[in-house]
Amino acid sequence: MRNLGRRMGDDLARLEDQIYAFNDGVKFNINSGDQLSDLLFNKLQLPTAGLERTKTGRYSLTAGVLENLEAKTDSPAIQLILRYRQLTKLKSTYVDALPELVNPATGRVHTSYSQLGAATGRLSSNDPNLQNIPTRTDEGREIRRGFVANPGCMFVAADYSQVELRVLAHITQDPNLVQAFREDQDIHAATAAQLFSVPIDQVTKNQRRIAKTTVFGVIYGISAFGLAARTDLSRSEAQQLIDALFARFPGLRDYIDSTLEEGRREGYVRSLFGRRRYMPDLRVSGPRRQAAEREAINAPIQSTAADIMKIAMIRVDEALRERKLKTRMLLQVHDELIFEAPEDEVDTIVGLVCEQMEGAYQFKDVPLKVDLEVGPNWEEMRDITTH
DNA sequence: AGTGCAGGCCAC
DNA sequence: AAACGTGGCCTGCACT
Repeated sequence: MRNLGRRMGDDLARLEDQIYAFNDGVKFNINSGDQLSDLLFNKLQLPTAGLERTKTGRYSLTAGVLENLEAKTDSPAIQLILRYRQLTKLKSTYVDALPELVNPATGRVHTSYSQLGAATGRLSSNDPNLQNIPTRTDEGREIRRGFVANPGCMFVAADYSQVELRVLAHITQDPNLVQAFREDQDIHAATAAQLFSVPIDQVTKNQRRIAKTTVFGVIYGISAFGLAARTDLSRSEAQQLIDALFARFPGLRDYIDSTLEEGRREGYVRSLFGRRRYMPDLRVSGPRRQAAEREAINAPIQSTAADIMKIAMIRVDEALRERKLKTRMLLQVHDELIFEAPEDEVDTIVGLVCEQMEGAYQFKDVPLKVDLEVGPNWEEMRDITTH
C-alpha cells in the first residue's frame, strides 16, 4: 500500500508538470472545476458548443464529458487530466485513507454496516466503506492486495451470479428469461439473440454489450434518453431497442405496469418477501413522479436480492456455528460474501457456503447460482469449480 | 476550525 | 452529460 502510494505520488507529480505546461507553466488546482474550466475553455479555447451544465450553471466536466471533448478536439491535455483525476481519486480515497483507519489492536480495518442505510433493504458500509473497493482497473485492483488473509488462512469469496436478473426473471415470469437461466446460458448473449433475432452463437460482442446495457436499463427504470446517453446509439435507435425488448420479453411490461399501479394504490411497493418501500411521490406529477417511478420499478428487484442475501448470511452463520468452524464471515458486498478460512477448512467452506447461499431461497422456476473464488489476498482470487 | 453543499467517482 | 437504481467519500469552496 505504501509503495503504491509513493508510485502514485511520483506519477501525479509528473502529470501536474505536464498539465501546467498547457497553462504557460502556471500552477493551478486541477481538481477545481472553475480553474480547470478556465484552462480548457479560455486558455486552450476548446469549443463549449453543446456542453451540458451542472445545476449551478457551470459546464459539467465529468469523465464522460472530457472523453467526448477529447474525441472531438484531440486536445492532448484531456487524457492527462483524466489520468490525474483517476490517480488522485484512488490515492486519496483508498491508498492514503485506508492505512489511517487500521485498528492498532487488530492490525485491520473494521467497517461499520448500517442495516437501515439503504431504502431498499441493502446494507451500507461506512468508515471505511468496504463495499466500494476498486475492481474495475488493474491499478485500482492493486489496492485489494492490501487486504491479506491471516497466516494459514485464505479468503473465500462467494458471489451470486446475476442475482437481480434472476429475481427479475422470477418476478416477471417471463418465459424467455426463465428459460435462459434454467439452461444456465450467458444471459446477456441470450437476450441479445432475442433482441437482434440471431442465433445465440452468432451474437457479436457489440450486440451483447448493447443488450446488457438495455436489460440493466429496465431494472433501473430505463428511458430512451438515458440509454442513448450511455451507448453510442441515437435516441430513436435506443427507443427501437427498448420497444424490441418489451416485445420479446412481455413479462417486463406487465411487471412495470402492475408495480406502478400497486405503488400508487397502496403508497408503497414490496419485495417478494414483503419488505416495503413507501413511495408517496408516485401520486405527484412532474420530474419528482418520474424519479419515483424509476425507484419503484427498481425497488422490488433490488430489495428481493437484498432479502435473499440476508437470509443467506443467517444460514451461513448458523451452519458455521453448528459445525464449530473457525472460518469468519468478514464482508458483504451486496451480492457477495467474503470469508477468512483456515486452509484446512477451505474445502468444507466452499461447499457449505455454496449450499447455504444457493438454497437461501428456492424460486419455483429460476435457480440461484453462486460463483466461488479462493485466494491469499483480495486481489489474487482464483475461481473454484464446485458442481 | 467546523459545517454543508456541489461536483465528481468508487462499488454493486 | 445522466430523464438509469442503491450507497459513501473525496476535494474545493463558501460560510459561520
